[in-house]
Formats: sequence, structure tokens, C-alpha cells
Amino acid sequence: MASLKDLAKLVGVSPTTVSFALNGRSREMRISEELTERILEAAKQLGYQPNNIAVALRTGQTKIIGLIVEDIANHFFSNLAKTIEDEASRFGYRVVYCSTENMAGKGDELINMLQRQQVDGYLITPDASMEERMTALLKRDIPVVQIDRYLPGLDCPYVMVDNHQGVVSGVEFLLKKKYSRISFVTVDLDMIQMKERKLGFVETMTAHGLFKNKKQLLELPYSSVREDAVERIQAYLEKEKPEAVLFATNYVGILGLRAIKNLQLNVPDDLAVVCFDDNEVFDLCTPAITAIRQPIESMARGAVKILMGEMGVAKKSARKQVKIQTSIVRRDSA
Amino acid sequence: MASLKDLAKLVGVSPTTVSFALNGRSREMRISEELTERILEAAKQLGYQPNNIAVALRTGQTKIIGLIVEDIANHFFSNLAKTIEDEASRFGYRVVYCSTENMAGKGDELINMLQRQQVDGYLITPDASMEERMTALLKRDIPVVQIDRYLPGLDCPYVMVDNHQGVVSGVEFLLKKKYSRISFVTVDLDMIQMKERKLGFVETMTAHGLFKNKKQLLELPYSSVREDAVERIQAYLEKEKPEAVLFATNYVGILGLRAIKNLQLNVPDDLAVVCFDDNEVFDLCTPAITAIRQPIESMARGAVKILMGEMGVAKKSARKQVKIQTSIVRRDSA
DNA sequence: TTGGTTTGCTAAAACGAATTAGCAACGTAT
DNA sequence: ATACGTTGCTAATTCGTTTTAGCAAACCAA
Repeated sequence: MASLKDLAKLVGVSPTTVSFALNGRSREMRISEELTERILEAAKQLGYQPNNIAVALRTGQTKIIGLIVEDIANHFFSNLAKTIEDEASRFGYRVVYCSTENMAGKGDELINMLQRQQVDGYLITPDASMEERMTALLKRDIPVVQIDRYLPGLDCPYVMVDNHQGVVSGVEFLLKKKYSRISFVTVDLDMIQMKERKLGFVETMTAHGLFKNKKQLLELPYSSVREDAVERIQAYLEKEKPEAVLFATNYVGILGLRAIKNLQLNVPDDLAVVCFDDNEVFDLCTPAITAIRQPIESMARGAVKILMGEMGVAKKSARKQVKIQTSIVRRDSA
Repeated sequence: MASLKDLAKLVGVSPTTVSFALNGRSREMRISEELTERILEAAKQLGYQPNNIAVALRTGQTKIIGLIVEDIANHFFSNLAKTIEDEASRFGYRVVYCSTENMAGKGDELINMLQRQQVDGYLITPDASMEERMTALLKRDIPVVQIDRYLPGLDCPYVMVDNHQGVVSGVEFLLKKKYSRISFVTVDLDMIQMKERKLGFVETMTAHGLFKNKKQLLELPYSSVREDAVERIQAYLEKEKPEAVLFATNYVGILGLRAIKNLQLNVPDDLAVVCFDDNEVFDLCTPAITAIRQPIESMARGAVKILMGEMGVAKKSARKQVKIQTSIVRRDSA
């Protein structure tokens, strides 16, 4: 690959001059128009591409942001990632993404790796294992924005959905439809967004005098999610026979629908279903699944905007702790 | 961030010594065990992290591979990406991914960007716009592996599914079930994998004397995929009334199912359905959708393995043009 | 014709690591 | 005492840029 030096030699000037010309600083640095022209011409002809590694080393800026999500193969996160990539590129930034897959320690290790990679900023769906390293980043004034959830102990911006309100609206939607024996199926992750969703359910049900006992809650161990979760849900539904069920996430919803299919339950007559987080194909299910939609694009855009603000690339955001409202997508399952 | 120099100062030795100690070259370079120990200790205490940017500049190796896919939000590609990331990390490589979204010129630009980023190797789902730049890469002996498809004009390794055989098996599956008026719904992308699929259909049908006219083929303009494609499919199905339909891709399948739902057709009695490429939730549809499954993990693993071979990190692969067999996932829609 | 300003360009240092070549001190053989 | 090898370490260069400081020549004013 041709370097700036090669280019300089070709034109017969110093590397300094070439650098100025290429970076549009000709006027400021008094490089004559004629020479600038020649340099640009030669650059094109050589197919010169600046070596970003060298630029990064010299300037201390990689123009890369690190994005850590739970699982890039998950519909929610891959869509989030896509929008984030788009948005970031509008500011001249690239995105490197990585999945923690909720493996203990993986997140910590990923931050570490991104650090070595000298990324300029971080977009993180955090878990407890990352707290220490995130604290360290923040102490060094490195821009970090949390997304989808936050660690309560951290003074760090975040963009997420209003999980509490989302579930409340979901429950109220079911109540309005005269369902009263409602169950909530979730996953036992000790993270804020899950706690908020659970609390939203318990509070609303309690407020209506409908929270009779803990059996209205099914908490699947996260580790089981890929194994016997379907059987567990099936067993639960058979035993408790709720009139309606609210699934706490995308993937729990899919597992739940599988259980319902196995049981050959009639939705919504035997069992009404609402799922937190929409899915590309929920409208194709029979009946189509009613969902609580998270506005993925707004979340992504909001997070990037705050991050760019923190990095001094865009106007600094005033509000740094953002909760976005969900909306109910009414279909046929409830 | 503490640099190697800082560390050297702290221990009171030269940066050279520290570098050797940290890179496990103490024995070879005759750094005493005692000193090595002290250096390692100090490194831990300082929380020293090597600056990968500096390492990359010096060594000429970023330990990063670039992955260009069509659309990271697509189930197929996000799963591919995930496995690729996993596999690459086993060789000590990071992955940077980007989506072309089949936008003209975007792929070209992405290769360019990755080039500036000095990635060590490329994994690409190519399109015509990338041919020129890929040729240039290959000429410079930069490792490139194509995935999911290939450009016929290029002497470049690839890993893909046997699209022709996949469609043939799908058609034969339908024929065995006594469907004879079969349609093929595809997208008008001028890419090899699409051509192979179409050819598989036309050939098999012709061989059975069942290819009567071009009306058994519906080719959607790719640009319309997100807009009026559902209406087009709907109109087509109403007009041609095939007994069975084979959808050529994941996303065309989903659009098709939407059309079928709108028409309130009874699957498989009114219309049998087979989709090329499985989807996480096809088993949840009613009826569950029969699909031609692409072994995503094998593809990802195969591609990474060949690439690592080309990069001299793993054993060089003997076979560099790999077609993997698909399998039919029998469900209820056909 | 001296001194000052502007014009147009460049030398050299720096970023943080890896690596090549080599140096001092000591031991050993002759 | 001389030569040679080994041990244990380091100075200096390099990668490809950006940037600071500065230099020579031309121009201008008095």
C-alpha cells in the first residue's frame, strides 16, 4: 500500500506538505493551489489510502465505538446494532460489536479488549460483571452510554425503554379485556430491566387486588433458557391454567409460544398472550401475537446521540438518563 | 493509560526488556527469571494493557478480520456473524462487521474502509460492485474468503450452500407429495446464489415436464422488497393459483407468508409452502413452515478455517471452494 | 539597504510498541 | 595475560501519520 511518504516522493515534496494538502489545510498552511492540485491528483492516481492505524496512534482517536450487546443473533439486538451502526457512521464513526451471551466474565473481558483496541467510546448493555471496569472507564472520563438497562450503582448515562410502564400498559390492556387470572413469565436475570418489568406486573396486579400468590409468576433460570425452558413453561401452564400470560422478553415469548403450541391451547380463548418486545414474525403467527413494542430505532439513535455528545462530536445532551415509552401492538392473541 | 515506557520506568529497566518479558521471550533474550517476575508483577499492579494500535502499526498485523454481510439484522446473517465471531476469537482474531444492505456502492466503500483499518483478512458476501476492489485485494495477496455466494470472475475461495441441490430437493419433496403446479418466488438479484436457486427450480420442473411457462416464476424487484412486495405476491397467487410455492429466501418467505395470511389461504390444502432458509420461528407458524435449512454454523466455521489458512494462522485448507449440503426440515406447510 | 512581513514549504519529534544490533561484565580456556 | 564465549541487559530504529517550530526567499516600507 502506498504511504504518504511514497506520495510525497512521487510529487517531489515533503510528507508534511502532503499531509496538509490531503487534510484540507492548504489555505491555512499556505500550500499553493497549484501544488495542492498536483498532490491530490497524484493521490488519486496512486490510489492512496491513509493508514488509519497510524492516524489513530498519532491522533489518539480511532473513530471507533465499541458496542457490547447480549446476543447479536437476537432480533432485538441485531436491529439495535444495525441502527447504531447507521447512526454512528453519520458522525464518521465505525462500530465494533461483541456479544456477551450473558456469560459470566465475558463482558468484562470484552471491555478489556475494546480498551486495548483504543475505542473512543462505549455503548454497553451492562451486566454485573462489567461494573468494575465500567467504573474505571468513567473515572478516566471515557465516554460510556448504557443501553437497554443500567447498573444502579453507576453514574453513567443510559437509554432504555420504560419497562415498568410497558408492563403496566400490557397488564392493563389484559385487564380491560376482562382477563383477571394473569401470569407473568420471565427469566431470573438480576438486571434492572427485568426487575422493573416484574415490579410493573406485581404492582399493577396488586393494585387491582388480583395478585393472589407467587404462582402467578414463573421465573425461568436463565441458564435453562435454551434447554428445558419449553417444558417448564408447559408444565406451568398446565398446572396453573392462567387465562392470560405476559411474556417478559422476546425469547421467553418464543419459548412460551412453543409450549402453547405443544399444549394445543387455543389462543386467545384458552389462553391470551402478550409478549414484551415485538418480533418480525409475530404478525404471521396464528393468531397474530399482541406485543409491547420497544422503539428500537429511537433507542439506538438516542444512545448514539448522547455518546457523541459525551465524545464532544455532537452537542452535549441535556438529558442523559432516558426512558422511552413503549407501545402496544394489538393483534389477535389478546 | 500506562504505557510500556511507564512500566519500564517504574521497574527501572529499559522498554526493550519489558517488551521481551511481556511477550514471553525472557528465556530467548536472556532476561533473568527474577527480573521477569518483577516486570510481570509491576504490569499487573499498574493494570498495564498493551496498546493494540501501536502493536498493529509496528507489526503490520491488526488481528482483525473484516466481515461484510448483506444485512446484519437478517436472521441468517446475524447468526452467521455470531458463529464467525466465536470461531475467529478462537484464533485470537476480532471481527468487524458491516452491512451492505445491497446498496449500490456501499460494499465497495466498506472494503475501502476496512482496508484503511488495515484488517488482516476479509470475509465477504460479495456483490458485483465489490468485484474491482476484491480483485485488487487478491492481487496484493490479501486473504479473502467469500461466503454465501461468489463472484464467478474471481479466483477466490468461497463457502456456500449448494443452492442448486437445495432447491432441487425442495422441488422433489413437493413433487413426491403430488403437487405439480408449483411456483417459485424469488428476488431479481443478479447474484450467483439466486441464479443457482432459480436454475435448480427450472431444471427440475422441466425434467418432470412440469415447467409450462414463465408464469411459474415470480421475480420481485429487490428494491420493492420492503414496500409493495406483499401485494405483488398476493396478486400473483390470486392470479396463478399454484398448488405449491417455493420461496427463494428467508425474507421473501416472510413476505409470502404475509400475503398468504392476507388471502386467508389454507396451508397446505389451498397452497403448500416451502421456504429456502429456515427461521427461528417457522415452527411457531400455523401450520409450521417446511424449510430448506442452510447449515449456518458449518458455513461460518468453514469460512473462518479457510481464511485462517490463507492468513497462515491455521493449516492451509486443501479445498477452497466449498459447497455445503442443505437439508429439509419437514413441518406442516407441505 | 536595512529591517520586517509574508509566502511557501520542510525538518524533526511524537504517538507506543517490537526488534535488531550491540555493549559491558564476567567466566573460561590457553 | 590474552582471546573468546556467555550472560543480562539496552540504545536506537522502525511502522505511517500529524503537528510544531522554523527556514529561506520574496516582497514591502522607509
